[in-house]
Amino acid sequence: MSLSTKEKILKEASTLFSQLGYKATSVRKIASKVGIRESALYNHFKNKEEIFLTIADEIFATSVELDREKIQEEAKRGKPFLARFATTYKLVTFDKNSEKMFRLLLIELFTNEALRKKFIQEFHDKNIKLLSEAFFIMMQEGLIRSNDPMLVAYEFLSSLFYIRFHITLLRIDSESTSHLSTQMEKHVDFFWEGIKVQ
Amino acid sequence: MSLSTKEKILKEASTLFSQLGYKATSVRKIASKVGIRESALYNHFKNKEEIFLTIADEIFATSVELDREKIQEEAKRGKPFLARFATTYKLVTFDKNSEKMFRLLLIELFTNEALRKKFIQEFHDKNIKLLSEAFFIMMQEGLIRSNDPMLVAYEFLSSLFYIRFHITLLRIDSESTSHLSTQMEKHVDFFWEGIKVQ
DNA sequence: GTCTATATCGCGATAGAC
DNA sequence: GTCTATCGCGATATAGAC
Repeated sequence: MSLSTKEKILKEASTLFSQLGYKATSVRKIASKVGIRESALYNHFKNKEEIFLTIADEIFATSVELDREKIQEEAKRGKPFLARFATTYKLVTFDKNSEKMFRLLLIELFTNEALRKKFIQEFHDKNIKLLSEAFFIMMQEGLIRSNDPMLVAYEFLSSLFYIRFHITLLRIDSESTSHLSTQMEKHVDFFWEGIKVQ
Repeated sequence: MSLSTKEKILKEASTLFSQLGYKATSVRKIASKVGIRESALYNHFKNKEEIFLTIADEIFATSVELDREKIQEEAKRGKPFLARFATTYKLVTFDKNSEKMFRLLLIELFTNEALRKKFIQEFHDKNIKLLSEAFFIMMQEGLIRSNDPMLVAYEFLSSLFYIRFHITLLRIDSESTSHLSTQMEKHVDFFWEGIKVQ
């Protein structure tokens, strides 16, 4: 099935933005990749910024939603919950489109305040909230040692993010990430050994 | 004491690069901040890229060097070594110039291959090497549970990096980082509890 | 909805006077 | 080592024909 011109523009633009950044991605380059003139592009979008904002809105659309009930259910089992969380995180990390969007996010993160706010909300706050609720339950169940659930969540999340960041960097240069392919699982094992009740 | 024109250029340029990125920082803006014309700037640097490369070379100059002997000595004591490492990491995180350089690094990381290579070398590989040697010694001394030293190092480093990354983001928007001011110390405490021999 | 043509601007960089 | 003046380029964006 073929894409509409508008969809083609978004596809090519997101690739270019994620490789070059906003400023270095010219309307010319986008139009050229799509196979139309710059002027034709303005029939679909008001200007360059509107193209970027349309894409930026999609970045956070893929974020995983888990309903409260399911979390409370799964958290009681302890380690399997963490394993499932890490697996989801890993899937997103290696998903081609998510990877592109993550790159685009990071590349503009330091020059775009709106993206920063959204990033902290969606990639940090949301995950910390979800995880600390789960760790709180695990503490109540006597599965893990008592501690500040927020701290434990922060510690758990930080490694996953670092691995994703590391993998993202390596993949830009098409370098091997095989030594990191099981790092998230190793993280869960290591982490669980550190917090579980002996 | 006053700076030479060349030093002023580097100072203003590094600030602009760290705020806007390479592409969006124009020679005009740099010259304007310094208080000279663009053309006068070319008496000090061949072109814009030479300015950037001069600054980029300084980014990694601040990286902490610890000699082998000292590490082996300190690692035997276990937790104090980790505390010292974290304190150093924290000092760099909150140092004004290091912060600027870190921002400049991150802002260009995804569009500059040379910076990526250097980043992985200096911020990851070097630290992992140092830390895994220390963890290996701690295992030999029977202070911590046996495990892959590289994995333990990766886990320890990842949280520190995440905290630094988080703080850097917040500080761009002049937001409070007080809730993160002791996060590195908390990380050491939490981590040590997880790995120490009971 | 696409094209050609064009307006307008800011960019990096250079020539030459002082 | 600074200035004024200027070049050539590529950028975003618009007007109007098809």
